[in-house]
Amino acid sequence: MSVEKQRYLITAALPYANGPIHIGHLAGCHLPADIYARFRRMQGHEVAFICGTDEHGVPITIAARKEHTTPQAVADKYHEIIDKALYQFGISFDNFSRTTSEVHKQTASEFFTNLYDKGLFIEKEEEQFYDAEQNMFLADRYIMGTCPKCGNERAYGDQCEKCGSTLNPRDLINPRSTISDKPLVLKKTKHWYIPLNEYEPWLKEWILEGHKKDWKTNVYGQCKSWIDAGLQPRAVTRDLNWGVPVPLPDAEGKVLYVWFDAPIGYISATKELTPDWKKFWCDEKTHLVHFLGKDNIVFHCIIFPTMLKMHGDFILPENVPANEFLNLEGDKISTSRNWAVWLHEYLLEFPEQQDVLRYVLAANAPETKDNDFTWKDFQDRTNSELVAILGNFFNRTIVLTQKFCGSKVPKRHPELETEKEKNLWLELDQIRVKIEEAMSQYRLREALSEVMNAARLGNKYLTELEPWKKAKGDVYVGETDFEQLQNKYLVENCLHNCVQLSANLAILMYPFMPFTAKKILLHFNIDKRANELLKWEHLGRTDLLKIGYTIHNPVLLFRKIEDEEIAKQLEKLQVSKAAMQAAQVATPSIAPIKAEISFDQFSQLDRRIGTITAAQKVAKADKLLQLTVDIGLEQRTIVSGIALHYTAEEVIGKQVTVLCNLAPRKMKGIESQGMILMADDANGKPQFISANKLVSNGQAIS
RNA sequence: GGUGGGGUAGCUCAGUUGGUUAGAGCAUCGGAUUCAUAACCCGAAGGUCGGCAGUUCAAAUCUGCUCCCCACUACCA
Repeated sequence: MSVEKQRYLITAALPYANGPIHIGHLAGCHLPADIYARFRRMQGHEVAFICGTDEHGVPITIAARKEHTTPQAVADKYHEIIDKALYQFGISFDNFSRTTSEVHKQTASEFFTNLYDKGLFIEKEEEQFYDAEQNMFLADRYIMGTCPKCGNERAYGDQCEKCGSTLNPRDLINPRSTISDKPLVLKKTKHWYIPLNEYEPWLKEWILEGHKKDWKTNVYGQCKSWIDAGLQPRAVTRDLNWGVPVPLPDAEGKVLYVWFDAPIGYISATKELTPDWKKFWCDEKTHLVHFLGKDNIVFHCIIFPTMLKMHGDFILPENVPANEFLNLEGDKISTSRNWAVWLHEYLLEFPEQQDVLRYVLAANAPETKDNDFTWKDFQDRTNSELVAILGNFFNRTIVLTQKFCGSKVPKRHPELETEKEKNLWLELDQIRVKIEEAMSQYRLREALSEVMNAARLGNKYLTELEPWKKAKGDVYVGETDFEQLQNKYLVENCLHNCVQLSANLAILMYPFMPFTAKKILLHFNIDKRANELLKWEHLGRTDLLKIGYTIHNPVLLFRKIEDEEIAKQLEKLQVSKAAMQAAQVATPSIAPIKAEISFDQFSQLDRRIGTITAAQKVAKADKLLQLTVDIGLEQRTIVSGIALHYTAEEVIGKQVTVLCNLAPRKMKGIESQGMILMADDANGKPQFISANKLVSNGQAIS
């Protein structure tokens, strides 16, 4: 049953080194990748399983600033935590590298230079915000200003964290630098772009025609959507001092954009692994597979392959089995809200139980849609599947062997075997085939459920043969010597098969639960031969364990998860939820007092009381309401971004404050003649500002 | 608003090119059993397949409209 030897290059998305790693990463990316890599290795294929931390980019520099340290120190800290956590969960990377390594810097530089020398980039000069005091261009995140929507003085260039608006730096009122706190100026800067649009025809052919059948529907659909919408040139460089420097003479203060250098990290990590790395990256026969979450589909299916294609020396991914997201107890996992199960914490709270989490996450992996992780489900799956079915079968086998066969692998008596034994091994073989098929289609949940079915097979076999009825301790049941001997042989047959099945189970489960697989082999006293035994080709063999071999005394493979443990975890989550809410109430993000203005400037603002007389939703815009406001003198049309919080009906008749002399602005084709003033309540919902008592419309506010 | 993915039993999910009575695991209930971590094994119950309309001898499956969830994206003065 030997398979032709192939070569696999398997990557798992690089975790970003600005925080620890949680069950969402594991379930959606690193665990599936590990299962797949282990499976291919067991089949005898040559595998390079590659990962590392992504350590460049603006968020790490922000984190460094917050913690009063350097970006490198932040990266070092989280690289260590992530590396350790993944290693302890048995994620079997051949190399877990980082994008700040020397090899990577060199590889990424060379990659850029290669494309540059071929003249494949577009060069563009653009105006961007510049901090004159620090002599640097600023990334969106470094720019702060007044949010045009909610008035939050501390909105960032890409987003206002108070109202959640997505922003462009140019949208901000009074943009200033978060570094020097000085106002910013616009200055020209040069950048290099990948003309993704030029590769559209090729992408259409390669993905839309070439991978219609073998890529997952969610991946294919996402790609099609992007390609059909039309691709735009994409900047590969930016003005920043943290990253891989652009290897050009006139590129001082410029680095490669993090999305450009990160996937090249897969190549660098392979280089670090072996001098013979080209056989993985440059040989058409190698199968390149990227594992990742759905947020990364576009990079791995469109942008990175285009880069590889432009370069020309490298192979393209054969498949990109992206997973959806894992939720936690019904809510989105969030690092900043501390709504997560952190791997390093799990390891402390459930020591030696990595396989339990691996099992639960693999069995409930978000393969086709977002899934929910609940502690109740964790408990149920552990207790009723791992403990009751798999662990129980193994335990029954060992206990019975100890009782009736002196803890030694019993002899086999083929002449007394029946259809039962034949079917047992036949069904195991069918399971083997099902797992192979499921794995090759990246249906890991299905494969894992077949592993469990194999254990069910064992339980059923034991129940049907009932060896405990044929023997009491050392004494075999029977009226005559012949009957006793026959019962002895039947018991030995039964347990021989159970013991051999257990060894086969170790092989089957190894990709999913490597620790338990080895634990089983340890019981069988063959830890030294473990790696030799854990090969896919051995599946179905009934002589994996030698007759007469001593088996260790029973030890449980899994233990039950008690209600209290689950309650404790739920409580912990409640605490973090409460802490988040408390933090929000206690310190609502109150903007600092703005710079002083003169009375003159103040009196320039024309603020009046008005009443909303009509309202309707703006077509083709989720957040916009078109309001008609009576400001005494006239009816004004004002477009306001409050549709997520208010319906048109409930807003009519409200008395509000209007800023009347703000320059008009068109939105979705409607001219907005002013601004409704609002303040957020504790829940972040904007509230209208009005007088205690009704005031006549048009009354000025002074 | 646009695009993509999803909506099937209490829960987590399968359902191949439309074809008998829509499947599995868990949970529930009943039976059998006692080697085993009250576990295993056998069986039952449980579904207008998000909704409406259409095509067809026949629709979970194909078409149109519509509602809900997720992601990307637009709108935010």
